[in-house]
Amino acid sequence: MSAPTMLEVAKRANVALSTVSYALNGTRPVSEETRLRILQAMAELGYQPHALARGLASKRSRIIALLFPALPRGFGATELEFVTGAAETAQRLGYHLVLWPTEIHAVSELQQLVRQSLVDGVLVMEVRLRDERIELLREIGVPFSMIGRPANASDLGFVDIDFEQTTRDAVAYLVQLGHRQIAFLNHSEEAFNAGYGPSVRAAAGFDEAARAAGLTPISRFCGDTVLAGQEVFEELIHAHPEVTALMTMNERATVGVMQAAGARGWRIPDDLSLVSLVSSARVAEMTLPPLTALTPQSAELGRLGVEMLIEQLEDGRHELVQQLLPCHLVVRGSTGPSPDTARRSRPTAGSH
Amino acid sequence: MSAPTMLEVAKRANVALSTVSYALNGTRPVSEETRLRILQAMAELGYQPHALARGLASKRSRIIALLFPALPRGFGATELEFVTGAAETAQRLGYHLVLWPTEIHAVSELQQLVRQSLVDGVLVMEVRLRDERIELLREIGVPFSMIGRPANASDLGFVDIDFEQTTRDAVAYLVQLGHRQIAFLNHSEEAFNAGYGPSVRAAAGFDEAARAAGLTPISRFCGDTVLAGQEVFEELIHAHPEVTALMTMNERATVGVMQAAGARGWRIPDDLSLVSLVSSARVAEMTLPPLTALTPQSAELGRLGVEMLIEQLEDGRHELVQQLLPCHLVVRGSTGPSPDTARRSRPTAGSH
DNA sequence: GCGTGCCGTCGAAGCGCTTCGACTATGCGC
DNA sequence: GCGCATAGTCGAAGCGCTTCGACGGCACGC
Repeated sequence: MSAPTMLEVAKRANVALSTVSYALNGTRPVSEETRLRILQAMAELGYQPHALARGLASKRSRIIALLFPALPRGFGATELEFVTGAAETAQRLGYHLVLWPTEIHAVSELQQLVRQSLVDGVLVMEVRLRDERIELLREIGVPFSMIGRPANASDLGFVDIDFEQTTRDAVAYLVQLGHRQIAFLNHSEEAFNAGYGPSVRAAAGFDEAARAAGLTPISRFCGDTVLAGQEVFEELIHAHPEVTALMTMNERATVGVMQAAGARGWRIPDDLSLVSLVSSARVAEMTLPPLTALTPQSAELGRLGVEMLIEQLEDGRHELVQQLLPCHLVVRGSTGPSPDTARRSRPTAGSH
Repeated sequence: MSAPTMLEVAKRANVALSTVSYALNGTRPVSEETRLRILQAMAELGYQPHALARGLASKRSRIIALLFPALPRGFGATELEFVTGAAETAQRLGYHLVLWPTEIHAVSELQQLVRQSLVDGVLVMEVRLRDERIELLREIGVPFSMIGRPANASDLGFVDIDFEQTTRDAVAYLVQLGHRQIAFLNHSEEAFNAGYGPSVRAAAGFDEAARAAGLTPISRFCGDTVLAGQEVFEELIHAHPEVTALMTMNERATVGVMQAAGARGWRIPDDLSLVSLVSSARVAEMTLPPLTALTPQSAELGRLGVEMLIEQLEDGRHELVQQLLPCHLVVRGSTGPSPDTARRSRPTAGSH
């Protein structure tokens, strides 16, 4: 009643055990005739190769690990889609994907996991600009690829969201709507200082894009809470009342901004345009008005990360792939033409 | 330079290979003295047991699979938390968790995966009332546990959200606020007819709870889109203008309801109270006003599911665990005392 | 006509571990 | 003082597969 082994298949097909293996893997030539006989025997027995035995003998487990830090700033729909994209791709390519949730600094734990030689390679997500995990992985010499990238990734393979391009796109879109005073609400200062890639790169991208458009970049850090969004918005508008458009990276803070704007009697998008950067459709559609957003191709990132890793595993020596994926602009209700800011102080003088 | 094996540890500690194994697993008694010697040798060599070899020899891989259908009605924060909860628990108990994304009907694929004897057990999520996967798993005889449960789960172990209790809690809360006309917005009719557990059980729970409170249950199916939410709300209010409170199971539809109510000039919670069932804090805080919600203990469900499965694996024969977890009521801004519905038609006669 | 090479196949040696049977040394009861 | 259980250890036999070396046969060249 227990699972059939390769030996049973071999007997049934009247060949040697090794011939079955060759037929299965194509490692050595097998005549068409015996190959068919073997295949039939397999089908009749419902044979499936034993993954562990195969892995032990071949020193290739066909298992890869997805390494993700325990709730960095709260996992969202973006990350989830990414995980499922990775899992589906792994499965499609005949691999298994195991989940390794680890604290970003618990490097010794990671080391233990790797040394169990359960996995052929590791896919790291939420990579920091300085990331101990990356350093450890290269030291150990285990193949890996990344979603995101550390500061010095010149000799590493990765895929990442193109934050520079994303901010550039957002600025261009707003400029095209006539906005000249555009502000950027980044993640928290702590995240930025900790070298959180999206925060650092988007900030750089925004400054550059704004300057290139002849605008003065205005930006603020902001914690990922509704309250922080309200407070920072108030401070920002006090300091820069001329601002007509806001780009945010931080979904809860975005809600805070909308509330604070509403409390002032400002309407969105009539009095203020809002673009949510790197945020999933799922979230962008929850607000009123729904948010114009730049949505990352999360599943695609997961897919590419896995493909890159597996390619590296199969080809032995890998060519370096470094790929940046832009976000897609989806226009919803939170953006509109630049308002006449002078009129904004009279809340009820609207255009209804 | 390659990983040290048990044989090297044995040599260094001057014992037989098997003694090292006994010391490591506690399978047979080993004197304290040699045990320490072996432990030291392991530490010096940085030894980690080879997971595949161990699995092959012991016929226990210490790997479990998480089986989830490819985006049933769109994965959300709830499901993600669940996955991470499961992964963390598995790791804590010394297991690996592999992700098996499968179409719900690709049962043969599932069979292939199981037959590879890579995993000791399977954790199934998003279980339908009639679920082929469950039938297949019991047929194959692989140990498994479930999040959610099929119609006939009398002899199976599971954990699930207590939808009956959740609806009961929501009704009780609204009744306590003085509401007497409470409506329930379910998932779509298709989901209900397909035997989607949450939909079916919540519907039953709502009817029962409403009747028990002496109310007439009013309910509607509603697709998971903003538009559907608007339309169904309009129809509902037309048919039952006396309704003062609405319980929803469907986050996008909830947004639609809020918009439609706003368009009528109704304010939330002054003119209408809204309770979002089984929805995560992450989402409930995105709207304006934020939603009073019954939030599932997702991470807890994941944890319990894994623990249940592993217990079953280690104890050999398992005692049946069937556990229902209630949702937590979190009161936010979308609920308030029952309004005087007669006044509701005069939109601007508010109480500001 | 005999080497040369390749195709197709076989048997056997592991991969790194668990586990079984066997063996010695010790402690205990009576 | 003898039998008998038990602690502590060893060696060897696998777990189900991959892979290596070997070997028979057949086609080819010259």
